[in-house]
Amino acid sequence: MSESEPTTPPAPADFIRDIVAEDLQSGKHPLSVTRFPPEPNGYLHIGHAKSICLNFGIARETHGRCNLRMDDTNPTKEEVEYVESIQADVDWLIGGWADDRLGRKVPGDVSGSAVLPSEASGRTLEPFFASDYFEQMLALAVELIRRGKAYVCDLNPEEMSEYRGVPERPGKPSPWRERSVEENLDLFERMRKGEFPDGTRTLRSRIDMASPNIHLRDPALYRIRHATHHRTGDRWCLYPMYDYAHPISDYLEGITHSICTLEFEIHRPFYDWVLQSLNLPRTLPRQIEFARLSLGYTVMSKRKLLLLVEEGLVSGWDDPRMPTLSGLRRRGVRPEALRAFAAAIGVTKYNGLTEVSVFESCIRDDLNLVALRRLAVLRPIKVVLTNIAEGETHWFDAVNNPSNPELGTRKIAFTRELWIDSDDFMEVPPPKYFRLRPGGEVRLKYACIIRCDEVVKDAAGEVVELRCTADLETRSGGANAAKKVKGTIHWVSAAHAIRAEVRLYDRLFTEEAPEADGRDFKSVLNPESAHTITALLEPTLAEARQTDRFQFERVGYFTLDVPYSPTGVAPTSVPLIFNRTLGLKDSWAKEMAKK
RNA sequence: UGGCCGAUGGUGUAAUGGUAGCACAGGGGCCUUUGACGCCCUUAGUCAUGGUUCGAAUCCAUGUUGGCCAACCA
Repeated sequence: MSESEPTTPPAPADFIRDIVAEDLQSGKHPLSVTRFPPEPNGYLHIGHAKSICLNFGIARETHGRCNLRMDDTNPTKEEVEYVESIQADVDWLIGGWADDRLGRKVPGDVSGSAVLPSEASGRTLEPFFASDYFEQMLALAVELIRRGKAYVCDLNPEEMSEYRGVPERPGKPSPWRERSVEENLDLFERMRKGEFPDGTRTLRSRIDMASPNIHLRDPALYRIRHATHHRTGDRWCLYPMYDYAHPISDYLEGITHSICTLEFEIHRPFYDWVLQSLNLPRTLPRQIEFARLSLGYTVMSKRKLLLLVEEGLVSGWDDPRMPTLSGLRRRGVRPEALRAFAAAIGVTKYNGLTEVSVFESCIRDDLNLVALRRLAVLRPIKVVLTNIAEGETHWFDAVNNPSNPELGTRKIAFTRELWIDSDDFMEVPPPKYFRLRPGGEVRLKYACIIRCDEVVKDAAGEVVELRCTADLETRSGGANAAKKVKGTIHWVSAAHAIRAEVRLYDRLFTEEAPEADGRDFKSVLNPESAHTITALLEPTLAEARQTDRFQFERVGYFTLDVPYSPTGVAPTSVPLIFNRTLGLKDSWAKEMAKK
């Protein structure tokens, strides 16, 4: 028997997964059905990734289903651009992991029936839309009116707010609260037909104007909005509120566990009220709340991200500095890293601040295993090897990934003139500096040891060239290959190097909590968050593919820049621009910073 | 003179009345043709006070403290 099974990470455990497991075990539900219900009013971000990993993770672990649903009940805020980007981002995040548990539907079907990919049999599927249920929601609202649980209210928004009262004082009943069922039915029908202008009437639940929970003081069910909806066009002028639409949508889709963030905790009694008031035949879904993610050195609210985009503070939703999924993808973060991060931070009801270092550690762990090692010089200084003849070329083998030999090797050219990084030479170095110095020796990675004989400066005193000698006997397989020097640096052959634009990204904000104590988050934008340089790269990088991940040795992780494409079709060729995903850990720089 | 929900090392979490553990971060070391990776060691915690119990991070009470709630947003 084999003791060394491939290690699969243990399934995460948390209070929500416990509830689901219990409900499955008790037989309350034969199958778990969760859902991810974003409003299509912006791009998905890493906070959504936490929710996606939770909901699809549960579906995956319990062999259940997770529906993707656009929560599109407010026509004034929603756009198809967002619908499309959301689908693309979800596909990207769960692809190869939980995509077999993705519940979608046949276009045109408004029943709420889900189809898994394995059941599609050639049909194209689309996500669910809350707007598909408008007809059923309306019928149920009529039922609520018939039961005396809803009424048409003529109060305007200001009056309604006044009647609602404040948390510490009860509200007072609307003067329209006691209308007859017949009158309510008539008025509601006329609201639907468009007889009244926006803001003149609402359909309200009839619960308790004195409830200590303000969300139970007859909250609105429907409002009049003469607006064009991205999906239903001008068919409706009456739109359901989230609090009403959500429980119904969940019920129609057979959702068993409706997982949302903490701020909806106080809405839960109303969620239950809607469903219980309707005497529905099937087992009702249960709403469970967890703490949303807040991550250091970034902002998470769609409103703020939208502001950054609109004011041109970033290049777009997919700017590699953005915490959006499209931004992270363009930055070079892989879905694997996002999923590992979600597992690492867990799920609780505690509102904390997660340090970015946790996320960065997940990104590095993931990339370290897959990234192809390459040599790249970001800020070049010329090195001339005086004992190598012009035109003389040596080819050395370089491994693509030391932790995964299957990724093979490549040849790199070694010639008289090379580039090294300016960080790797100091004329007057501090103690413990292991790199090149006048008269000093250093190993060139994959090649041999060189000694710096002479420093050539220009008129301004800037170092322009290092004249060195190479000791070819110290190359791999050479007579003196075992010779040790303290430092090993990266380099490229000047005759072979290619030039490319390299974009160095850093955190978007200078403060860990940009929105702390009411300050304007835009005032703490990091002016150093993006730098563009021209780097000299080993020529194999010319063939970089979009899916490749690279580690420029001793520098960091990089990937080809591929902007988000609204068509969903990846461009076949992209210009040679590399984005820095993340730098390597640098304990030398840290040591220097301490001083 | 409101309601709801929280509180475990610096941070995020685990322990479901029975040894306070893990990860990240920090510190020290080993290894190294990446000052990376890896490996070893290490610092550091149950909000407070009472109570129940043989035994409490866990149950109860009180207090402290933080978050959320007064859109015809989601």
